[in-house]
Amino acid sequence: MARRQTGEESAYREAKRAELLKVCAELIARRGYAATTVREIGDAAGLLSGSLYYYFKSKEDILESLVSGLQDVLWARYQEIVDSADSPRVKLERALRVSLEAMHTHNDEVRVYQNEGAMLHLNERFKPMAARRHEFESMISGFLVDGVAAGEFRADLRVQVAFRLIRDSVWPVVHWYRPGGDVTIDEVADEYLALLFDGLNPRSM
Amino acid sequence: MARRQTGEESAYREAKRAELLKVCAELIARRGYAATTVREIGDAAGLLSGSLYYYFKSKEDILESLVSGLQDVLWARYQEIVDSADSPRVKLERALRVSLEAMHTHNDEVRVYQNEGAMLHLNERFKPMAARRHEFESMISGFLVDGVAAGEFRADLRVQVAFRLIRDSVWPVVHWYRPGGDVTIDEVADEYLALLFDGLNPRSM
DNA sequence: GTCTATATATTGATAGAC
DNA sequence: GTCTATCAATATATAGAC
Repeated sequence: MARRQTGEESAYREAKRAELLKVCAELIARRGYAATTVREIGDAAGLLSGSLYYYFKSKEDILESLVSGLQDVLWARYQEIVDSADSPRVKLERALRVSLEAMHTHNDEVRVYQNEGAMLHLNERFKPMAARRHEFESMISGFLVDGVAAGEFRADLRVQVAFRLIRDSVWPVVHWYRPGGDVTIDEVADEYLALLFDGLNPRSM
Repeated sequence: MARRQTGEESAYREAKRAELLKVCAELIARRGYAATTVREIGDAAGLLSGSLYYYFKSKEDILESLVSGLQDVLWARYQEIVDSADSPRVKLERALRVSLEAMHTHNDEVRVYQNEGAMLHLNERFKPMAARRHEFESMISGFLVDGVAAGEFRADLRVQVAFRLIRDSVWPVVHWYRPGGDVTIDEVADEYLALLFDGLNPRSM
């Protein structure tokens, strides 16, 4: 039973750490990583700044936990889609819906992931997380290439440019979507997918 | 002639100030406003940090000059388009091309404008610049409403959502477009406009 | 105009008491 | 686990010599 004690303490620590991470996510999402001080985080969490170092090794450690935690969840769902038997167009649609849903379920974390993209590329420590961005590109581009081959997309599609438009139109949604607002994330997804597939033009030209 | 002297000194000052702003734009675009120190700016410009305060009142003054300078150029061109006799669809196309061209001619400044959007909204000092973002929204939304009325766009278009997709797909281009790279900004504009108007679908369904 | 020198504040982080 | 107290580094900004 004495052994057990260690495990239980560690469980509390993990729970509190997760709780603190939510506070960090909200602050860093709103004010930016560089502009958020560890003192502000302590204030918001009801702790003194020094106490945070019982849970985190450093400020960078906090950012790493936030981003890699989100990526773990997201990339697992992407893998399910890649492994499925759906058509390329359906896979693309599902991947974009999963991404948009994360803006509802993990709003702060996605905002951090988006806002601190530059830092993720500049800082050597965050290389693994930056690398995963390339996996996202490979996945989406693969769907586009396969979709063109299957006749589901325009034959003259420039995949590299199309990928960038898709990526850049979907992720910034997190900057204006607010959970509990007057438009649901499913409505956003419906409208965005309609526009990406059909465009602005009238359907019968 | 003694009076003239003041004007000439002031002219030199303005020229050097503009030169320093280019250095600031490059640094702040690459490393972010909060993470860029005045010492780094001084080093990059060949001055000591203290000397910068002969040209700028504060670090915030630098950011304000960068952003409002860009906006002055851009919004003047937007006004020409609004005042023109073109159709809504052509106005939309022209406005997006002007925005994309700025990523070629004022790449660093547009990156700063994009990256520091959150700070522009949080800091009271930058309110006027944040307000101009709403003017951009009004303009583009106006084109969309008029275009739907004129039958140039789908009748069931949800203007608010369409605006956001357009805005979010166009401005992030600055994060990957590089002047002098293997794709010109005109090529990007052609591809993006084709996708926005026609979508991913094959043209003959 | 640019420098030297420095004021003043704030930062991330640590050591040890409780 | 959290606090007190504080370190060392770094930040923006200023005053006055040159």
